[in-house]
Amino acid sequence: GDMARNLLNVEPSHEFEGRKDTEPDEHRAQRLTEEADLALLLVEPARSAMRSAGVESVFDDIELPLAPILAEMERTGIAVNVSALKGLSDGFDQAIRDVEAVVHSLAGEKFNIASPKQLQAVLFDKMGLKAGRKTKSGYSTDSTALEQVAAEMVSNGQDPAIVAGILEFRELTKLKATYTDALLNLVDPNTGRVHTTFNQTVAATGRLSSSDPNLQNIPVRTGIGRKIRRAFIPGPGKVLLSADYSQIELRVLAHYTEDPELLRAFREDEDIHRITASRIFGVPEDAVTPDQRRDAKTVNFAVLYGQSDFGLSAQLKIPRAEAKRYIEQYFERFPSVKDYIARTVVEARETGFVRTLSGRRRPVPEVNDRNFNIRNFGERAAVNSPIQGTAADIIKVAMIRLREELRKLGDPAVMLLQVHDELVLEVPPEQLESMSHLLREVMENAWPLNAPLKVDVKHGENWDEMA
DNA sequence: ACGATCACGTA
DNA sequence: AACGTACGTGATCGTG
Repeated sequence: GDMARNLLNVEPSHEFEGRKDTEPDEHRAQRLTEEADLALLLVEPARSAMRSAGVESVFDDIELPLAPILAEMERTGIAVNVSALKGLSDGFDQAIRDVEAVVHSLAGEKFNIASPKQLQAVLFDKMGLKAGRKTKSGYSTDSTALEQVAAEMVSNGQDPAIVAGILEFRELTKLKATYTDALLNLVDPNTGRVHTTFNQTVAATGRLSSSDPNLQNIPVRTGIGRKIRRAFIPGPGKVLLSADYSQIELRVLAHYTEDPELLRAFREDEDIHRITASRIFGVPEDAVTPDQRRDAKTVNFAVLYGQSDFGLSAQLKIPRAEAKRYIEQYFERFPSVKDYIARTVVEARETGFVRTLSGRRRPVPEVNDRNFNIRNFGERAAVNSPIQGTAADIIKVAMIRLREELRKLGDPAVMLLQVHDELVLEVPPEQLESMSHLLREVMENAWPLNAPLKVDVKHGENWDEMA
């Protein structure tokens, strides 16, 4: 629609945006006919636009060959254990009722815990608990705010049970509504499989996105959430095979910065978070404590995303001055990272966009905005996009090469999912060994960087066993 | 029925 | 645009 307006000066008679799953057949036929017609008319103008932007090879060598692979993955789908999901849904339902009753009892009244507005009224007005951060329409009740309320209660000698109950209610209702129930509604009753849509033109950085259902945000962090992941299974007589890039974004950072310390660490396959901890805390590597390593890991990501001392202090629950020291120490020890950030921002300011290794462009007009906050947002996006986008380029190229290798071998395995740094395949057990080897080779060699790429391969009878 | 808001799941 | 990037989805609640 936008391309027709911009390049052809034509106003499409049908709406191209919005969800199409409830569209009447006649309307769909009309719309698709017009889309096909406009697509043909757009070939030459789009080609010219891509040539001027220097992104023809991104289109020809990455996005175009990737499209049929994604279509194939969507058509294949992934099997789910329907009875396990139903069991989970029922279990969640009972647990929600139980915790709901507890919360209502502790509050001394019935109310809708899922309504932030009602929740605020109960916690901050009726019970008189100390409110923290504000939102547009009142006080925040998100998990961070509630954790702080609980901590405050404990230090005042109060029982924080109601807060714990609310957080448990949130986790359970989230899992039931967004995952078990939504997934059950989207299982093809004939095949027992779910078929996502991989969106190729949504994310500004070049990542894919997944929708209806989103299979790129299936829970993995909590024990209860992982029960949902356990319901994703191989088809009959098959095994799931998963390969994920180890710390790909930090390796891309090492590539761009050419930082000698980062490059050495990755070339010698050392523990990068331990190295960072050693440098920012000024201790020998073998003296790094688990807590220091965990905080260093947070600092590594903070740098990648351009986090401020304010944000880092909140995340690590340390004073702002201390967070500031960590960041300063980081840049002192890894000066080439500081240089990289500076020159990327300059490039963005001068050209209005940044590029990934493949030449993919992300416009960042915000970097020249007069508003401080908008400008800062643009600078963070400008620094992060080449990193995130290059990682996206690499896994896309790996998918294209992998598909080609599989074809040569007579399709002994099929790709099911891509989750940004992970590929999930379905393979006959007798092919496990050869496919694991192939997957690692193709992914690790998809694109040569100054720092080596590392891939971990796992297999299992469900998607959780491999996490 | 729709959109804004809040919240929260993933990399 | 909101003191960390990139996404998608669901419930609530106000508006139409």
